[in-house]
Amino acid sequence: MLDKTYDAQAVEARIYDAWEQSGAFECGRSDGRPYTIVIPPPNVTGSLHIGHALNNTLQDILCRFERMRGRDVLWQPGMDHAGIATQMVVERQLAEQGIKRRDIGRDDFVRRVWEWKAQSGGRITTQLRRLGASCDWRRERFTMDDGLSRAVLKVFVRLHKEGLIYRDKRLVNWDPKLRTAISDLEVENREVDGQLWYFRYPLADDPSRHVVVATTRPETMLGDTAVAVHPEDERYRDIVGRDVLLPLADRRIPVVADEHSDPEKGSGAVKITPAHDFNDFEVGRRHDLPMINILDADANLNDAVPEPYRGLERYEARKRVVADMEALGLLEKVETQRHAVPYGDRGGVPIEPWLTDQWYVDAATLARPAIDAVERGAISFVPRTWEKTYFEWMRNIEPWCISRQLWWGHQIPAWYGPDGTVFVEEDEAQAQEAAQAHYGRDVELVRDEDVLDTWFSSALWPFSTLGWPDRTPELARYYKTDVLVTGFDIIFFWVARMVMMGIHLMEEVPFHTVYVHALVRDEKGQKMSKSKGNVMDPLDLVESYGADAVRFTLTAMAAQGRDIKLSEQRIEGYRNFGTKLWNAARFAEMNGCLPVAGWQPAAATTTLNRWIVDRLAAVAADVTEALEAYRFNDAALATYQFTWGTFCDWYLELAKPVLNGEDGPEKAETQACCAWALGQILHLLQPLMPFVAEELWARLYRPILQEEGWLMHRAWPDAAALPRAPQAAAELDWVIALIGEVRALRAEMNVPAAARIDMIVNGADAQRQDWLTRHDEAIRRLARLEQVTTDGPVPSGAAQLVLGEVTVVLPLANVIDLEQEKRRLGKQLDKLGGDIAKIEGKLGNASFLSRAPEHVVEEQREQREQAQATVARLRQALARLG
RNA sequence: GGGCGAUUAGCUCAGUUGGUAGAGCGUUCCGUUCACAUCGGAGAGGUCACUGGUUCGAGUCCAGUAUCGCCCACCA
Repeated sequence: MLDKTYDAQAVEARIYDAWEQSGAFECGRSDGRPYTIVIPPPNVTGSLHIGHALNNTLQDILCRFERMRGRDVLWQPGMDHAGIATQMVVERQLAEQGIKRRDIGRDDFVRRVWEWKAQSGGRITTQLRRLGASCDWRRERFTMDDGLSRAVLKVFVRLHKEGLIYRDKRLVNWDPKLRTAISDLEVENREVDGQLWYFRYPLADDPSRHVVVATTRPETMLGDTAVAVHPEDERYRDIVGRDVLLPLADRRIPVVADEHSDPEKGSGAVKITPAHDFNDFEVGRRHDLPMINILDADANLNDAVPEPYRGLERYEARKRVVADMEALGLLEKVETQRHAVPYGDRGGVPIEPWLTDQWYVDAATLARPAIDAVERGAISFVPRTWEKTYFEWMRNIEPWCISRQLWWGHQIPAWYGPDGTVFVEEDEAQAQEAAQAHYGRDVELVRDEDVLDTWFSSALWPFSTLGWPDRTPELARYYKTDVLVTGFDIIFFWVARMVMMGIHLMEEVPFHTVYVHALVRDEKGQKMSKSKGNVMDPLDLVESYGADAVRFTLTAMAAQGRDIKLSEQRIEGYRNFGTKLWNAARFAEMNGCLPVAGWQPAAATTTLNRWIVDRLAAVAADVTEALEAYRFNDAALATYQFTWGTFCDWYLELAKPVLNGEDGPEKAETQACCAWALGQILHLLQPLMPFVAEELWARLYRPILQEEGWLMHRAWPDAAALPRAPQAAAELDWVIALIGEVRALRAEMNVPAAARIDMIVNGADAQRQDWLTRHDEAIRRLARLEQVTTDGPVPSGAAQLVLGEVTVVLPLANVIDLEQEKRRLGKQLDKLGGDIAKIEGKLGNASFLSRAPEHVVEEQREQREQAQATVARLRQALARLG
């Protein structure tokens, strides 16, 4: 016998272990078409946050759904080595012991990162298990493991030989805290209150005149190599081509005319620092200006600046420059201004545009077929609106800077000869060979120190995890994958790059569908992130309410294209739903509603049983359709409402008289049907609330059916194969409406809940009389009635209600307030009168009649008739009150 | 500055092809009926942000306005 309440904590861990140990999640069944999802690999440093919980719940739902539909499901798990994040974690740990990365050297450091990974990395995979994720853990991969590293090298070498990877010296986003380049995507612009300084630059040949330039970054003036004005700016026309004397540095720099200069901004003249500003870099190229790099890797001023400034930290230098300019009388004014400052998203300090040699991917070339794939529908986004975002970014894509000055990551397979010639090969031996061929002798080669952007290896994830570059059977079977489930925040970082790499290297898109789910935000609508410290811990919620409840909540809230704000109350509600289901099962168990092997729903004969089969067919169809369309919230809502609102509230209640009654064929059928229906509910719920569904199946079904195996491997309900029963549905709808009306009337009349009263039903036709007889006991029980009769006289002081063609009379002689009852009926008449007037307005409208579709017009006519009939009966009822 | 999205019940949110608004929670009233008080029954509560348009008919389509949010660009 089941306990009174369901103990999720006790059950969930046990079931998960049993699933995993029995190989329940493993791919490879040969009798089904493959269905593949690759997990967005969480960072090895990561722990499960609410966004992961949502992301993986949705993937798990799809996998479990398709598994039950007979597909050979591979949910490919794994983790990302998360270059910067992981290096930071280990560096921080070392710092606690007073050790600096550079003190111990690269090899030792990398060894310690691996040690860290072995000890404390990958906690998230345990947490995903706690959530119920049905990944094939045998196949877990790590972006730094041997196979994937080999794939990375292979791709790098190939793209290099194809000219799609190249080395270039240009401005990059430099994170001076982490001392590495980062990509455009890793830069986060923050609005800050800053100041705008107006400096006077004297003309070289006429120091009495000066040009005023405005800047938010005074320290960079030491690297200025020009002043630009707009070619059509009259104010400055006469000084174009002349020189100004750059103060503090005492250098002559030219005034150039360039469209970049905006006469509306600042003074209209702008200082040009080609080595430290992306726009100025372009201006510098156009005018062939020198580029003076004034910063070192820590963003301190270097030896290119005059002596007093050398070695100063960049913000110290700013103060000094401003003070010195002011002392020289060259500071015209200072304004405060709010402006954006680019920060590194990991390091958290302002980045510097810095001139360095880096490796780049020619993203524009790779993007073309990737754009095409979405345009021609080989890949579609759900919801579709994200395709715009994708196109927008892809069509304006910039070269992707992939080198990072870190130690943790895939070291770039490039070796330099003595004269700087670069040899890109998969290993040193091949590089040597290439060098030999080039130089005609053995030379000393030095390997590039840099590692690759983490996202470079993630871009290969859909095929590298399947064994590429080897032609493995798994690669042949499971690529391309089916659906990629992700948040929109990594469409650029990851999705776009997987598409580019997949098409280029596999000659096939990596997936046909990208499902973009909402982002879970905090109460302020901010994106949750570790750096902001506003993360929620879903594991606490799992501890309190169970994984099923957390999963179901996220699913119910996963409407397309919306942000999710999670509320704990909601989770509590769905925890209660689990309890409700549990108790319904307990009721079934107590009433002998045990599964009957081979029982077919077509065998149902009573209206009640035929009705629940009919309803089940409808909900199974709804849930299936919703999941096929990725409308997860609809799937959750439909199962919830059916289970609670239809099965528990009505089917079980209406079945009680039968189940409490004499043994016989009707009872036996109802017991079997009830068990069957509950079993179907468990099937429908399995993807959403897998633990409680599996537990109930194991406790109540498996032993009796004597079938081995898990619920999660059973066949998904086939809605189309279930018999429908519209007549039974009409009958039960009426009975339910009748009970509802009586209950409402009782409440309104303040009839004590325990009081059993009589009911007279007038005007019922033979069919309805039949229905009343058939469900007599249930109606009396649920509406708390003593006796139900038909076609009786209306006693004085009776409450009356009209339900379609029948008038229901509740004799309440001593309870009822005659005037109140008159008012009540009058109010109903008023409302109906209003409805009728509205309908007649429509039906009296010639263009409505001629233009609205026939069925809409007909519907209106029927509604009018019904309302009019009800009005007539209400009037009679009113008349009877005297 | 460019783009996207949101605005529906006290709160959090659904509402797929246009046909007189729904859920959960909260709230009010009633309830110790033998599955469940993590429950049962009943109710109150919305001029669907605003303005205009298309249409027989608009929460739903179009345009504009307001407010909020996000993404991209912008260190004069």
